[in-house]
Amino acid sequence: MPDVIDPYDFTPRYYQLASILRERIAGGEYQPNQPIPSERQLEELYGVSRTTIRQAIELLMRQGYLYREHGRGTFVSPQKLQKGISELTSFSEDMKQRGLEPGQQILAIDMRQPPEKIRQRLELEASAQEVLYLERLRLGDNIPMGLQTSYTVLPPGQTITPAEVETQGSIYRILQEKFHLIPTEADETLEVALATPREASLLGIAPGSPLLLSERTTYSQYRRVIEFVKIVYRGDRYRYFAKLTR
Amino acid sequence: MPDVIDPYDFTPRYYQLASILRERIAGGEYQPNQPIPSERQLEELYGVSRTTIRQAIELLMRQGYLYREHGRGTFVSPQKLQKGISELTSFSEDMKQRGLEPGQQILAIDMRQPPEKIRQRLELEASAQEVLYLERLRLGDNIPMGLQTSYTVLPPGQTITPAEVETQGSIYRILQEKFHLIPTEADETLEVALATPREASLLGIAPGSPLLLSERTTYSQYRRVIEFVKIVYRGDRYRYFAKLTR
DNA sequence: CAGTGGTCTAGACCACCGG
DNA sequence: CGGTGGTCTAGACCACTGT
Repeated sequence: MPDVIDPYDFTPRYYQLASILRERIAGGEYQPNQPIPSERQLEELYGVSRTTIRQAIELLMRQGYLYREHGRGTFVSPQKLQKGISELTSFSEDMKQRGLEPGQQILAIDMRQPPEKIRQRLELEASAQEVLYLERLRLGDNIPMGLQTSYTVLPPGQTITPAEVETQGSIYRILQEKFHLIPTEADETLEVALATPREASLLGIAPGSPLLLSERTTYSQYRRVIEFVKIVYRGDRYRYFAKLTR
Repeated sequence: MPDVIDPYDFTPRYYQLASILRERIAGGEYQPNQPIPSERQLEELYGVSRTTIRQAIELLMRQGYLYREHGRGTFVSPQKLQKGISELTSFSEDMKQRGLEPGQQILAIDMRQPPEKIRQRLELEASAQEVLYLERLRLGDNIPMGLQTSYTVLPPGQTITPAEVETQGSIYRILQEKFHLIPTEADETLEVALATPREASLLGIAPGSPLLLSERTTYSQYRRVIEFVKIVYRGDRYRYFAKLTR
């Protein structure tokens, strides 16, 4: 990534600038709680207008890299705040962020009629449409982390093969590359649950052990429900992170 | 709230416009998944520039009221997505959002030297500074929901009296009104825990019952740690909501 | 094609902060 | 006071969508 903005690059200038600044932060060139150059200085430095500068800065603020103080300047966030969290991630991405190697063991994969309760969560008509059902034991560094059950709505007549899931690992990637469906937003709930005998034996814990239960409804860029996912995590191995703002 | 933008109002125009649009959405004037007027039409309608229009729309997008599709238009989000979540809220605000009357029973309140582990979370120097310690049983509609332990960093020499906590209920409000400290960002973790005998008796459950354990570090507008809060929620009464984006 | 949002410019004035 | 970010204008061209 060069340190100048290329007007012939097809990516937006504010995005190029954000990448440059992000690298300077990551490289320690701009230090935590120290100011970056002012907006007028950045105008000079990169030859773009202040509006464009501000777009780049706003992007980096949303990602947690920068913060502003009116009348004082724009500053680098302390490390802790730089982890972009409350971001929509797949299990695989989640594990990688935690420094663990994601893995899986597929227990079931087929096209089926979803039960009524799930059908409503998927916002599907009562008319018969089959969805992809997938049950997987999820691993982090080859150790069972959770048990995942998902119902995914595919374009009519389409399907995903077990082989694709095996090789790609992440359903999100398949959705994006094969069907151009991009997970954009999700509603998630978290609560505690107790392991059923089956869950317990799959996860290698005692029945009745506490679990962290996550239920998530994911929406595509077209605001249609893509999938409903339920994951039970081992209570002793998983912790959920969120970054809150207001 | 009138339906025109008042140039003499001290609040920004984009903010006034966002309020107007939000009310039209809430009032059902703009229907879910239906388009609102285009940016050029809004320019005409409200007599402000397109930049200002876009600032208002971006605000409403972040709040979950609107979504955009390039080349098609700007649309009203379905109801489900309109609940602004992953927002930094106090326990009191959280309960109100759930339609429950927040309450509390103060178990301890004093100024004290925080234990080493907490002191690090508060990013305090080893030098002696006392912080506000508060232990409260938290109620929703007068039923125990959780047990909250908090350590709050106050400006040197300042304190908060039990009477203030009793009457105001929310520490956040006191911090804001008395010290002009505004909770701006927070890092939160969630995991499962099992009730200790003391927690169990206070929450009215059996020892060893599953709990949802939340730990939160809250930052002020100056990026300093304001408080560290630990809450254990009754596993059978509390569910955590999050809205994820990317 | 016309209409939409996405990006960008070159200005302007304001509110806030520090010396 | 000068410098910072906050707001705002009136344009421009581009990329994408539908017909």
